[in-house]
Amino acid sequence: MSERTRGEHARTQLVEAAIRLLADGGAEALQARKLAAEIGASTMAVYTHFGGMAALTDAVAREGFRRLIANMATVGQSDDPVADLYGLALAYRRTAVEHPELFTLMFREAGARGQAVGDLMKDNPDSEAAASFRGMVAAVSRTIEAGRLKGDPLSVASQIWSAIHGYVTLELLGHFGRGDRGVAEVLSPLCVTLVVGLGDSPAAARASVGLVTTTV
Amino acid sequence: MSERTRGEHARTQLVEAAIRLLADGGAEALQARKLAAEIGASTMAVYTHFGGMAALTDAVAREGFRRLIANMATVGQSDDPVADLYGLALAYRRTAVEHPELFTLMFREAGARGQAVGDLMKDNPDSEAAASFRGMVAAVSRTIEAGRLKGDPLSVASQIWSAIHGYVTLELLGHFGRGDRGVAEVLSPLCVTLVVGLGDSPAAARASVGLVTTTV
DNA sequence: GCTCCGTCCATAACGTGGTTATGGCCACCG
DNA sequence: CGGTGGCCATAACCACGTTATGGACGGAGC
Repeated sequence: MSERTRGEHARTQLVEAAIRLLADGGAEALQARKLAAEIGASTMAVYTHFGGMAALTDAVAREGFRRLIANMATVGQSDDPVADLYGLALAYRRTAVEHPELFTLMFREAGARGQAVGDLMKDNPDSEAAASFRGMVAAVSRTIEAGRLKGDPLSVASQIWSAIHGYVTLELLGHFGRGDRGVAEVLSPLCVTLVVGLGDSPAAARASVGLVTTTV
Repeated sequence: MSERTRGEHARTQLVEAAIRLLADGGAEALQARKLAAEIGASTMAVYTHFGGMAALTDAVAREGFRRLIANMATVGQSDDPVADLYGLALAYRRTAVEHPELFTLMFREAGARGQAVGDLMKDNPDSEAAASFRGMVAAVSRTIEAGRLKGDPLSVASQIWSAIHGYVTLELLGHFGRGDRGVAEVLSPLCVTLVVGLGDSPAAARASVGLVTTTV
C-alpha cells in the first residue's frame, strides 16, 4: 500500500470512527483520545491528518451531508412530483432519525464555521449542504412545471425546507413522541398543509402524500 | 441585605453574566473561570449556587425560555386572530435574532437533558418551554373558533411551530441572508402558505400578514 | 456580648481532554 | 547506501471543570 493511500485510509478510518463514537456516545464522546484508541493509534493521527479536532469535526459534518444527499437521491422522479417532494421530506427525516447525533452535529458545525452553509441560496459548489438544497429546489420546480404548485421555486423550496427542518429538529428533541407517531400526526399533515397553501388541491395533496405514507 | 437575598442576588448575577458572555463570546465563552471573573468571585460561586456548569447552563436556558414567553406575551389579542398568529411568529423570530447564541443554547440544552422540553405536547407545568407552546395553541384555537382555520388545535399548532422554528433555525445559520430579508422573502410567505393550507382564504391571509409586516 | 453554627466562598489542587514538541521509524529518491 | 520527508508514538503542556480544605462572616441562642 502506497504512502498516499495509507494516509487516505487513516483519514477515512478516523471519520468513520468519529461517526461510530458519535452514534453511541453522543457529542461528548467525540474525543481525540477515544478516536485514537478506536483506530489503534495515538492522538497525533488527528493532527497529522486534520490539524485538530475542529477540522475533524468539520469533516464528519461534511460526511453527514454527503449521506443526506445520498438518501435524498434515492427518491426517484415519478409522475407525481408532489409525492416525490413528500418522499424527500421523509428521506430528510429518516436520515436525521437514523443518526440523530450526526444530524445535530451537522447543523451545529454549520453554525460554528459561520458561513460555510451560509449562502446555500446562492449555489456555492464548495458546500455539500448546498447540494441537498439544490435537490429540493429541483423537486419543487417539477411540481410547479406540472401545474401543481405556484410561486418562485427558490422561495417555495425555502419555505418547505424550513418546515421540514423544523419538524425534524423538534422531533429529535423528543416532541411528537417516539417512533413514527410524529410523522403521521405532524409531518404528513404539515406537508399537506404546505402544498395546499402553495396551490395544490386538497384532494390531490392528500392523495399524493397518502401514496408515500405506506413506505415510511 | 439578608443572607438569603444575597444568595439569590449572586444566583441571578451569575445567570446574567452567563447571558452576557454568551452574547459576545459565543457558547465557548461560557466558562466557569470567566463567569467568576465577570462577577468578581471565584469559580466556587458556580458550585455553591448551581452545583456545576451543567445546572447553570440549564438555568440560563430556562431564563431564555422565560424571555421567549415574555416576548410572545406582548402580542395581544386583536380581532384578527391570524394577524395575531403571525405576530407570534415574528416575536419568536425576533427573540432568536436578538440573542442568537442564547436561542441556540436553549434548544441544545433541551436535547442534553433529554426530555425536559420533550413532552411539550402534554402540558408539563414544570417546563418553561411548555408555556410558550401553550400560548401558540391558544392563538391557533382562536383562529379556528373565528372560522379562519380548520383542524385540531394541537396538530395545527405543532405544524406551525415546526415551520417557524425551522425558519428561525436556518436564518440563524446564515441562510436567507442578513437583516430582515428572510422575513420578507421566506417567513411571511411561509405563514401565508400555512394559513391558506389550513383553510384561510388567500386574500384574507395576505391581508392579515400584511397588516403586521409593517411592525417588524 | 459571646459562642456556636451554617452558609458562602477563596485558595489550591486534581482529572480530563486538546494540543504541541520532540524524536524515531520507514518508504522513497538520489 | 546515505539523505529526505511524511507519519506517528511518547511525553509534556495548558485550559477548564471540578473538588477538598479551611477561613470569614452573619445570625441564633444564651
